[in-house]
Amino acid sequence: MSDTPPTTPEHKPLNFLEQIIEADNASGKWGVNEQGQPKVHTRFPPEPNGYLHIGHAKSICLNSGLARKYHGAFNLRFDDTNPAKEEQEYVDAIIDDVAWLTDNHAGYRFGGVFWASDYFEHMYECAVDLIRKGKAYVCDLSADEVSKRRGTPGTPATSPFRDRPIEESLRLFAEMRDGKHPNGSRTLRAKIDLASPNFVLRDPVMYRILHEAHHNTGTKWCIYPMYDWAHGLEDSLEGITHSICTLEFRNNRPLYDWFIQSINEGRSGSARVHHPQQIEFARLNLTYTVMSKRFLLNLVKEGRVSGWDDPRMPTIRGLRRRGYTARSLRALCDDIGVTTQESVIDVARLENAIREDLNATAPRAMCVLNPIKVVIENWPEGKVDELDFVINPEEAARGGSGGTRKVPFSKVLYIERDDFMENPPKNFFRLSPGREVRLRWAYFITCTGVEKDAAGNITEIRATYDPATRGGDSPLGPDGKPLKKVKGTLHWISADHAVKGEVRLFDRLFSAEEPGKRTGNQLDDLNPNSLVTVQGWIDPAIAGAKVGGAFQFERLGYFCVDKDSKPGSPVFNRTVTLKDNWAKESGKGG
RNA sequence: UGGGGAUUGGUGUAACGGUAGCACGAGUGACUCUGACUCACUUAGUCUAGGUUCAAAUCCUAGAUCCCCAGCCA
Repeated sequence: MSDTPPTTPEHKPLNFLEQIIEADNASGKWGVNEQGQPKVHTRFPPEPNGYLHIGHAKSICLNSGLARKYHGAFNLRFDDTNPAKEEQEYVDAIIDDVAWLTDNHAGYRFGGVFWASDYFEHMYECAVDLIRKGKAYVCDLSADEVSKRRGTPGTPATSPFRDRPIEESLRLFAEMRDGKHPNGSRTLRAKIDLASPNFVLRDPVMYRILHEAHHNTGTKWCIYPMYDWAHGLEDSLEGITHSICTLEFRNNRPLYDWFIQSINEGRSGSARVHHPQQIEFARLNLTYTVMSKRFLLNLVKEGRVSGWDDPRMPTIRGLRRRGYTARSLRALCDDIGVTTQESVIDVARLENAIREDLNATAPRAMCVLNPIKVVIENWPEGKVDELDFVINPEEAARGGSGGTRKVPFSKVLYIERDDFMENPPKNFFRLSPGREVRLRWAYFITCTGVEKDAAGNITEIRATYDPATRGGDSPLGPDGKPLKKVKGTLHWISADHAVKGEVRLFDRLFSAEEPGKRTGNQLDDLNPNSLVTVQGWIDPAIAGAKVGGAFQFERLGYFCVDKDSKPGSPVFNRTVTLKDNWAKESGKGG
């Protein structure tokens, strides 16, 4: 047996999280799992108060990816500690999105779905423990008063209830749980340091009173734990090793540690709780994109988009409907890396990721979006030729067959209006009077003239075809070389065979790289042309493709079948255009 | 104003005292039955000022800029 390891195409340097994990694994910091491998356990802890977006995708890919790489486990855990903002609708969508993004957990151990609300009883007991230790107290200050007494960097906060007897806090806390006190009347606060320069440590609130039904626990509770108190305990209970969160929680880390240490104080052996390590990373930002949940919610509420899954939305559902694959999103996250420095990723990277994926995988088809009629003068009336169309030339280029299917060719065709110019510039190598071009996989045609209406608009192009070029290849000369070459190859569709469908041409939702920078209002930068709906003349072979099916419409871009499709009237979404150097060049020239 | 962080080409990311590299973008060219893909070449960087060292993106000192924190949100 050979010892040669499988060849790794490239040696990618470890990111800072991988370095931490490998150091931990080497030192045995977290022990081993049932398989005897060093323990690595991550989680994604969303609050179910909105839909997931591409920023969350980074966290999901990161956490699940680390679990996969190090043979660990990954939990989806709902941080459902605030019933006032959370809804079942979001829970369902999040579960679905995470499963989709992580490819249904393939290749690593999926810990499952967990709920912070399942731990409420445990959290309560721990809170009582802290009160008994003199590390927490019931405070009767209103939210307003707490805010006023918060102090400044130089002056400490104050609370007249800080030295309340333990027994009294115990009794009051039990009463709070029993519903004897109204919303906002009291809180349980950790007794840490009212003078700390880190405001997070100025006796933070652990519990607030909220007489509100919870989507999971119903009316069982009327006190709910705050994030800082709850989160570390959730991680602890689930055996999370690396609790990865975003940068703004850096100030909270001392508190995360304080809570767990305080619980463990005076405990030994199995009474001690597990102490995970919080590590912060920089969230994802994208140019031309707004990631704020609140803002996205408003777009939906105000009807500026069709819903959370509008293909222009940066939500996972939106991207999915737009035609983005989970694989492309994972590839992007892998590509951009992870660090502790804030950054803004060019949205072109996202577009690049899906192009790369679909270029390799998407079947090709022809579709004309802005048609002009071409009549082949020397083609017999009524005759139809069935030509071989290569389904995936990329696969063919990689040594596969690529596959073929038949496309019908007839006397009257459509091509794109943009592919014809009556008086072309020298670098235009598409169709114009007297010029010969190839129709993809079909024939060479030569333009013989145009028909115009009274206003001078071209209504029809006249052309002749060369029978010797069937299939799109020039006949070969005695030297084995093509007898003639054409510079242009156009996509086309047979007028009689085309299926009419709706094609939605999406562009970026915002027209500014940094929405809102100009005026302070992000809405001012909404792109009025982010959706243009046109009628497309579609290849009959794909007109009935199933929802979600992805295609490259040759020379136009990648498209997928939208869920709004009805039998006989398909709807296609443009996922992304192909790169177009001609548009760049011709646009630049004026 | 106090505390906590971050600064490497246009963008993102490597280097862990020893040749500043990679990717994306941009530009040029080749190839081409998609003006796509692919390939080749080019472009451009260590926040500033001092210091330590044979040697500094890396260590030290001082400064600059940006981000986060004074919710009973997460």
